[in-house]
Amino acid sequence: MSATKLTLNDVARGCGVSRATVSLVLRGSPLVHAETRARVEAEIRRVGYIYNRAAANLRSRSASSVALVINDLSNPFFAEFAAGVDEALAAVGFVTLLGSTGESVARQQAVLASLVEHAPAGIILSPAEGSDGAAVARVVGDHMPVLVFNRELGGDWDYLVMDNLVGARLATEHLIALGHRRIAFYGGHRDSSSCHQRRKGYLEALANAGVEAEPRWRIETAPTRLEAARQAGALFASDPAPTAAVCYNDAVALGLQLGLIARGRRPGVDFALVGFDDIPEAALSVPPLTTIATAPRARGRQAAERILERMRDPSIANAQHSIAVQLIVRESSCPPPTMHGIPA
Amino acid sequence: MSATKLTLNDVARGCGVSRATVSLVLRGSPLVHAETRARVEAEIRRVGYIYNRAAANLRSRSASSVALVINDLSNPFFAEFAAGVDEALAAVGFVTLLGSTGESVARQQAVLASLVEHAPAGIILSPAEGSDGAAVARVVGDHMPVLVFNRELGGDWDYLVMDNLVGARLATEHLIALGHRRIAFYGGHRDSSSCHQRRKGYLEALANAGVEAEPRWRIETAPTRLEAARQAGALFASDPAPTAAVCYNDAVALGLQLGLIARGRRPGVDFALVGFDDIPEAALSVPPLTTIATAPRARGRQAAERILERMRDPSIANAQHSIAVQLIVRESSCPPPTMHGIPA
DNA sequence: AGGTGAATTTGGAACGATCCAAAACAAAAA
DNA sequence: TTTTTGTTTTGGATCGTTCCAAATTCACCT
Repeated sequence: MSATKLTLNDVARGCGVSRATVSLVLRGSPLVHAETRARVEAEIRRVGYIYNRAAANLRSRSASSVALVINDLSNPFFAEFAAGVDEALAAVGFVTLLGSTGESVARQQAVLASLVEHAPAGIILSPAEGSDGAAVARVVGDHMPVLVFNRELGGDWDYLVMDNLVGARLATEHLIALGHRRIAFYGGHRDSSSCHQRRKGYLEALANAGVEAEPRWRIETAPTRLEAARQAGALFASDPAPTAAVCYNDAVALGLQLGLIARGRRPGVDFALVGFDDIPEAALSVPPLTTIATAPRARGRQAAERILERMRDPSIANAQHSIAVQLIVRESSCPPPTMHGIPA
Repeated sequence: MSATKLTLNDVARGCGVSRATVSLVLRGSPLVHAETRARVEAEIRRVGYIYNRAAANLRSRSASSVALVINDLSNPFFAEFAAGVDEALAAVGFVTLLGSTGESVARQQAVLASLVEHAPAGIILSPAEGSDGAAVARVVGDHMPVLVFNRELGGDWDYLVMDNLVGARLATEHLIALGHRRIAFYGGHRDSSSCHQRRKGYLEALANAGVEAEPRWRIETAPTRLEAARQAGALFASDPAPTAAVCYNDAVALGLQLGLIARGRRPGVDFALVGFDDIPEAALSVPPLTTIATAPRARGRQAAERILERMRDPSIANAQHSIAVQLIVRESSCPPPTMHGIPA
């Protein structure tokens, strides 16, 4: 491993031009003579010179990175989102500064403080559960645009959030259209804002259809497959039991499928369910899961585009961008058992 | 959004000390008087000064970031790995520069070239399939330590790779111990190095046990759930058919489970299978999957530790670090059907 | 040959921090 | 009081680049 790094000066000396000329060549300026350019470029390749973008950014007061702070990278939804962000940023020559917080608010503060010191051009933040908007504002200052993804954060921010309410309403309306009347809302924590919104959409659809909402059919679980599988019995604790469930997300829905099977019920035959997110496994489960698609990779690209736009024009006002959602009908959403044999 | 950024000079002027003193305070030097330190720290908080680490790194010729290049972030195995890397780096104040290549060699070159310009202290690379070691060496130069994860890359590198051979041997020996004699190797591409090594371990275990290896039972598929499900029939094309399969990885094993079910066979009852990786779903499938665990998050931390170690002492020679693997026995690996009813 | 305008190249200052040798100050010793 | 010693503070140079105004070279016309 060689210790000394080559600089512009070394290249300049090596081919008998000035530092400034080499700099112009590197930036593709039309000012330099074609022949000089060729000579310089040859020398750059010959000595294996590596551009120091940090020094350039310091002088030109520009930035070439964007910070991306993710609450849970091990969740495929956010991993896909991150891949989308990086894809779109790389395409325009920006580098992604990654920070993952593992849903810890304390680590989120530390991660943001550390990233901000690298002077990124902007920040894309998918907040940890329970984040304090004021604390975030304090640590990031007001020098760069921030885009908040997926969760509400107290205060005035630029948002990119899913249309949770409409998504859950679509899911519920789909089950109602199939003939279900006893529909549960399964999984998620009541205090999470996305869960709150989804429940609201669910209740709205029920109310619109004049279907009664039974509080006992709103069942809380941790938003994980394992917990969802364990709690499945709670659906059948009361009589009459629901015939269908709108699930907080796909992880919960897949867990519930397992829980149903373990209790001798066949999802997609005896019991209908709908997920949320359309994670890759949703299409592959048995039965394939009806769900609400949000295309996380495309959302990542969208987030990157938005932050780039705000970098170009910092005067753009904060706004609330809703992510359109789409119902994907697969086999997990069957008609209610009572309808079997009844001609359509 | 305020335009002007505060510098050391502003802070210094604001509390009547010199630039150098503020710098010492920021770095926690014991040289400054406690009272001065307090005054400076108060001023820093008061004006909301943000440290410019790029400028500091330029002068002190140090780096505070590590580049992480991932071939496929949407694969939970690599996402977990990335989370582990970031976790360990953040713990010592380093920032992760993320680059994802989507298994494209061309994008990998571009991503590496871009990241290298940000002068990271080191690079952790999980190469795209078909990467050319010489091309990678050309673009990263020889100024910083590089750690190659998971795949062989032509040339002399510092490696952190799974013990694929031993893992597959353990899996195969487990099936042999259960009484299986007709054992397939299912999934993966022959030309991928990890698949090659796993096949080798499988063959080794068979040879050691004096069990014949049947070439027709080595079945290639794309390493995805969907493809693995589609090709399941190939296992039963010849007579006698195998009673068990060592699968290339968990995705393939889970796909094969679905394929078996679709053909009326019950995985874990009529047919035994073993996966590789221990992805989160492995424990939750029906039946739960016997597999080889590699703990990707811990491997991420390990990779970060290794690169930090080489940053501290650049004279450390390249080495090949094998990741220990562990057999996790669950219900997908049953005894062969012919053994049913035979007392143990 | 001399003059003109355009094309090309250049040296020094600057970006925001650190390094370092030297200065300023304080306390103790002569 | 002066010297000595130790503690704090400081100004200028510097890291590798870009900016800018000025210098140089070139091509073309009188």
